[in-house]
Amino acid sequence: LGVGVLVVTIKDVAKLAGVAVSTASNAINNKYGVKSETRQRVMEAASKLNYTPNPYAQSLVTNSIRNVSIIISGPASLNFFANPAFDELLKSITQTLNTNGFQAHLNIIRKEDEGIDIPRIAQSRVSDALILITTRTPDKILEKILEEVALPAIVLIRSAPNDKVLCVSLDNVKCGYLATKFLIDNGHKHIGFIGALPGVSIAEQRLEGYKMALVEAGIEFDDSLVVSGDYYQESGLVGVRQLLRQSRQQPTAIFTGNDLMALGVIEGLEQEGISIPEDISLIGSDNIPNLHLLRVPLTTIASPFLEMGRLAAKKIMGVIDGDDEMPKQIILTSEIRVRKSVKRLHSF
Amino acid sequence: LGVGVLVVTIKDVAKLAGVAVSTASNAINNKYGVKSETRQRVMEAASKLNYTPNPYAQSLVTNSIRNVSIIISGPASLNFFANPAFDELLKSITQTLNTNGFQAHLNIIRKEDEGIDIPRIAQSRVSDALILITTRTPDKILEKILEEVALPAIVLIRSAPNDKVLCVSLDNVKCGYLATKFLIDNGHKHIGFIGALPGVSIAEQRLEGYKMALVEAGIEFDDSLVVSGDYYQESGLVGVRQLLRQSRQQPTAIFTGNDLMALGVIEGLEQEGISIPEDISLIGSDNIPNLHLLRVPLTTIASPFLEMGRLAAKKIMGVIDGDDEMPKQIILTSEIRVRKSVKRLHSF
DNA sequence: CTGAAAGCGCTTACAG
DNA sequence: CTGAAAGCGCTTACAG
Repeated sequence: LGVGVLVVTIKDVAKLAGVAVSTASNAINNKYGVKSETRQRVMEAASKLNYTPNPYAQSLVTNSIRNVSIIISGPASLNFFANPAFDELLKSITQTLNTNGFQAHLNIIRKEDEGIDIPRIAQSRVSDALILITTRTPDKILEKILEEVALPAIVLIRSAPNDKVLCVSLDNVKCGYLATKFLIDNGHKHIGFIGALPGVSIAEQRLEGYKMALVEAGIEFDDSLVVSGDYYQESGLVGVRQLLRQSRQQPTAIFTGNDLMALGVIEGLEQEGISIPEDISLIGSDNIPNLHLLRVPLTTIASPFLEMGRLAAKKIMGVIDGDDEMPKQIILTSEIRVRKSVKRLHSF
Repeated sequence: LGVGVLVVTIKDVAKLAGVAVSTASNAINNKYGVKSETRQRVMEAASKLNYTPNPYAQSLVTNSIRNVSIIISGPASLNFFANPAFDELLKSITQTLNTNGFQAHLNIIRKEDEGIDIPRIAQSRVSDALILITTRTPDKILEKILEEVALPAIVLIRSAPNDKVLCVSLDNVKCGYLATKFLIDNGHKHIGFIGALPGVSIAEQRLEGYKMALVEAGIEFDDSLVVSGDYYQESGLVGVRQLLRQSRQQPTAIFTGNDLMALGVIEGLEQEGISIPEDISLIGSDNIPNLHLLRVPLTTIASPFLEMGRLAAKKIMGVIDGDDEMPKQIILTSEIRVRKSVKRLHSF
């Protein structure tokens, strides 16, 4: 496009500076062996003509485009597709990349299309690397998909399916442990868990942390207190009803695998006429924005998503530029953020 | 990158199919004048080799890359940079683009850098068009910036600074009118407005709607009830304090220019020990997600951001492909969403 | 209907 | 230190 707009090329710069195209290129790219006087003449010409190199022409010869594809996978319906934690990630990845002269391609795909779309995006060579936000995809499936991609890939908020894949994640076991321990420390013994999702690392790890805290406190694990959840808001609403129905003994507290599901639980319990935290306590994980303004200010496990995005961008830029010195797999730590959704039980 | 990975080019396809490169190209691109038997042979070779054309090589000759730069401008600090309404926009733009074979570049820039960054991005020729989410930039400034860009540009949730610029926006005057009218209909006469921002179309239009409703109801405009706000959450918190301090007569209701500032107001009034809606009613605009779960379920003006993103993407794809038939400026309508933050006054 | 050639805007050896 | 040439992967006239 840009009909009728003359585009300034390196030829124009070379002509104005009175040098060959190759010399202009060497000058602009700060290569060795250009007389400083010549370089200056070229730079002046370039700035006079307002020259910007065509990155795609460059990519053709350098075989690198300094572009990263961020791929977020979610459900088919856009309405259910809003984890504010991902937004923080997206912001900090993009800003870090842009600040360092990299571009970010954003791809929003449907979970069911991952097997087709991720290899396709990788193969299309629009970018030098992939950043994947595919938290809800089982390890096995993700591993298989990534076997087909020849580009460096980094996964976020989840463990890498194997040690070839880079990751920046959280200590998700600790997230589950901290949340559950906080409930136990407040006197709770019957604790529901919403968010079981077999094969999905974030879910398995958070559940593992839940069990770990139980064991440590000598509380017997009761599988009737565990229900599945897909980490979208709706499944919190559905899950809490199921939990109330299926549990052999009604829970006094619930830990949801993430805050989004906790929002669903708040809605669900309200519909059932059950008060938080008077009747049932609730704790989430992620610390998405504005939890303090909810009807029930939600106690949660806070994780550093902005930092995660920054590190992921740094890591991938290092890999692309070949000067990466960061560890392959980076794990960030989380901490509890106490608000008002957990009641202290005095019955012990 | 992709060290050591052999990349399949059109040459390989041509060789395997036993035709010339130009014929392979014509076959793949479905050009006229290729025998169907030849075409089939080429297609088979391409799929056998898993061939994907290099879009950047294509762009060099077609002078189009089927890529759109989405530019979001915000404050320097990422922490204050989270309007959920923008997220909906981003999701629907990107998904619509991707579904139609277009790529989306995401650029997150600082408001202060708009004058440098927007022309730079446009000039870098990484994309065929620009989608701008720069709601807080004054018309005059945006107009000046866009004079320097040779690419088609579309602005969202704001009026176009002149008729060369495309836009998909809301009837922001109506947003202000509907919100204020709803308060008036509920018996309020002293209504505060938070979010005055001279020169910024969204703010001016919403304020205009506010005044229009006042005039219609025969209520005199009181400038001590209007305070500025930059449409970020923090300015709601600061603004409501200022409103309480400066107003000649304490308002019984407040209309904030957007929901984000309303969140700040909820926080601010709570700190002052003032209850919503018992002491002061509150109404926002945008209908960001989960307002029904707030301490005070917020009544607001709902606007179709998903639809806006979809239309913006459609429009810009049409412009790029040269088959655009949509109007230059598209205005979507909003409607009230009643929750519980407005009290009916019976004193009239 | 098919193929050889030119060219998009760059960079990278290489000759001088 | 500088310039002419080749080539990255593609498409587009154009000749046959």
